[in-house]
Amino acid sequence: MSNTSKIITRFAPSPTGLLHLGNYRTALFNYLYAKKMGGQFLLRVEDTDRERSKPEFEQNILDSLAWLGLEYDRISKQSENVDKHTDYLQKLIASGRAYHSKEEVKEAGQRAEVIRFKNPNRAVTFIDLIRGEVSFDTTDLGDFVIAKSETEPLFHLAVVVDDFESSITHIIRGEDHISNTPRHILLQEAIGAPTPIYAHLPLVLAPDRSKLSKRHGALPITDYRDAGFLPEAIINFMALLGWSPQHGEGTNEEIFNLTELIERFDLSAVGKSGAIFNIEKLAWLNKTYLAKLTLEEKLTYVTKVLPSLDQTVLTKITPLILDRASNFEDIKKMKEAGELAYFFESPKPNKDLLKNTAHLVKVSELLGALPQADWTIESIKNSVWDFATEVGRAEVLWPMRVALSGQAKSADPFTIAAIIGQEETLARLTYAQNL
RNA sequence: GGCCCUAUCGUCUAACGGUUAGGACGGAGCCUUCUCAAGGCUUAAAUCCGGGUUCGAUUCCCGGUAGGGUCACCA
Repeated sequence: MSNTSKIITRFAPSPTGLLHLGNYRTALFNYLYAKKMGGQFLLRVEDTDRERSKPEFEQNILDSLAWLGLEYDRISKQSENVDKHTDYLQKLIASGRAYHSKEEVKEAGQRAEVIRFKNPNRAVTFIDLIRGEVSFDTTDLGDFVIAKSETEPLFHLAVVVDDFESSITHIIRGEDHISNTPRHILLQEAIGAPTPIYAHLPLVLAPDRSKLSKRHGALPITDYRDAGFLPEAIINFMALLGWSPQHGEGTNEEIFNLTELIERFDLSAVGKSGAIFNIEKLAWLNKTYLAKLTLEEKLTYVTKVLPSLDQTVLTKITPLILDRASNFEDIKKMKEAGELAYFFESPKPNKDLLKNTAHLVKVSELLGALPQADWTIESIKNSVWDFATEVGRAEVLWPMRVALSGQAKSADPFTIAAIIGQEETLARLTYAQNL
């Protein structure tokens, strides 16, 4: 493959705020497309607005991308390219394509003079990879402002120059940029740059179908990280928002890691309509990825939420916790609701909840006879099973479980017994018998 | 309001003129060695409306309607 045909995409966020999941989906699609095509994926921090750009926002973008595993081949900051922008600006002015324009100052901070692009006022048509042919009449745009001064280029100019200078071949961005495209095409022609291939992604929508934003509580991606969502789950979820692996011959699978996504991704399989961010599906995805973790990873995960609990016990109950939780909040709730307490301390079962303590003596006897070395879930179960079946499982198992947990809902009695140990099990059984 | 984009179950989506309109999340029900969770099975649930084109439209065209985006000296 020759160098000129190499595909280069870019993610060009501005560090003027915390980016949400919709923004990172754009990054993901740029990444996937570049990798799929054997090309490069660039990160360009669009910090032309010196007033609003903040280092902490930039850092958050870097952190988020790193966490998601979206590695870029190159990073640049738009502010470092101002020389280039002004070079082109000079040329545009010299050739009469742009001009100094006297302005009426309406608001504080406005300049009395800015630089406007001389709009050729014509129709512009481009092919959007997702939408097909799109046409605009640029007359509606007027002579738009491209710089505050000869040393202060603005967004439209900066974008076009930077994309040209870094040989961007494909611009994949949100649909909210679709109306900027004719301006950019006009500018490209004016500076003698080729028009890259455009693909405008449908927007990620808030539940009320409007553009996702802070106003709807759209969280920065790092908040999902801090809430216990796994990057794999977020990646998978974002990919499914607007793109479908089920196209063509299709597949009903939808669990894909980054590598698999690169393999399968296809811009032509990206839909055209906006997609509402469905948190429930994210939770489900997170749970499935949580289940894939190794035991050590699970323990690390759970420990983040329950740092003060006894590690030995926590290790044993981690699988149980993750069977019932899909994020940190779920685990916190389990803890607060007392659903975990019985693993750490003896419960005080409610007599009514116990229902029937008649068979507990026999259960104690059976379990007491078990050799310490044989104290496993399997053996515990086997030792009481026949008896339970004989007199009625619910008659035996329910009281046994409540005696051990004190809860109406809990893990099964065999698992609890195995975790708390023989001595403690017998003690709890005895306590319940005497209620 | 001008311009632009979009329109299949509640949600994410598949079906690129012919299907009993498929899958997933969520819901409901059942099963799964007592409860909960997980798992399995079953089930309810959709082509925005009106015209065309066609032997035949979810699919193509036109018009409505609805929703969204955008109209900065932000990006």
